[in-house]
Amino acid sequence: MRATYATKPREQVSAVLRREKRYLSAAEIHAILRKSRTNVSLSTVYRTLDLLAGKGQASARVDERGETTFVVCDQSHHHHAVCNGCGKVEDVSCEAIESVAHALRSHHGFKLADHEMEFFGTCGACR
Amino acid sequence: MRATYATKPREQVSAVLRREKRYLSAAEIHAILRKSRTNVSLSTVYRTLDLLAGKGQASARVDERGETTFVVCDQSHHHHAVCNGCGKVEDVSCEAIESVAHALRSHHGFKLADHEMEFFGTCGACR
DNA sequence: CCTAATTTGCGAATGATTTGCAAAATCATT
DNA sequence: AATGATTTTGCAAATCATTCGCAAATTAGG
Ligand SMILES: [Zn+2]
Ligand SMILES: [Zn+2]
Ligand SMILES: [Zn+2]
Ligand SMILES: [Zn+2]
Repeated sequence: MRATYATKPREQVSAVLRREKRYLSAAEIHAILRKSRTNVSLSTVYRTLDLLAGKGQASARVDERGETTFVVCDQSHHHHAVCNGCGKVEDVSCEAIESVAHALRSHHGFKLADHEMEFFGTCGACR
Repeated sequence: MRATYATKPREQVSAVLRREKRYLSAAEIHAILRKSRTNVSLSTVYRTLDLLAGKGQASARVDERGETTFVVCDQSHHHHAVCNGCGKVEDVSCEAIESVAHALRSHHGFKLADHEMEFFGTCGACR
């Protein structure tokens, strides 16, 4: 049974994610940490992100340039609204899926098991 | 004005996509072509996929292993239902988004501009 | 056919992510 | 706070998908 140590580097990486609340790549997090004279190796940033994603405390998405980016989020099923202006991500509860599930079943004979949704737009602060 | 030639390799790549109707990586397409003694270089497969995606004739998604995969689809706005059994992808028209847009605006002050949805489940043939 | 424009194939370069391993840090116990 | 087992870190090297450069091959049009 693998124990998990609470280490300084891990705390520093998740602190960045909690503070920024937007999708960040490993390289971006690494750069942010360096700027505040906090030295965490890029490898450790990668490993910590995998760890957080594995525990469901972070969610990953591949951006348009092909880099994997991460954002903090809670474990429960939900979706993300990403602001095109500031990049901030808000958790959105899952509604209006029932009707889609129904349509999928009746129109396509498709039994829905899982789904993913992402929203893009402008947040309140950016308007 | 860049003309676009209709070449044999391009036709062979899109033929595979049209026939399979499921998400395929460049490497998988390349392997499928080799198996039928059709030699198209991996570079050309990549270039053709970019071309098709650019024209909106194919849609890309990054799979769990980090590989970019492509499937044929029409240009109009729609979403995909992917079968967990056979991998086949069906186009699904976009419904039930209005209510989500409303909720986003009223609950989060978020003005929806764009969205992406993906569905996973079991297709009619696989049940 | 001829020529110009475009595409192909190959191998080399790129760039993000992973991995191996010795040294450093963490944790539970004396 | 010293000990020792366990886990993590940092670094550099390895991986692996994707991109690029360029000469040779293919296509389109006359
Ligand atoms: Zn914003
Ligand atoms: Zn949902
Ligand atoms: Zn199926
Ligand atoms: Zn839609």
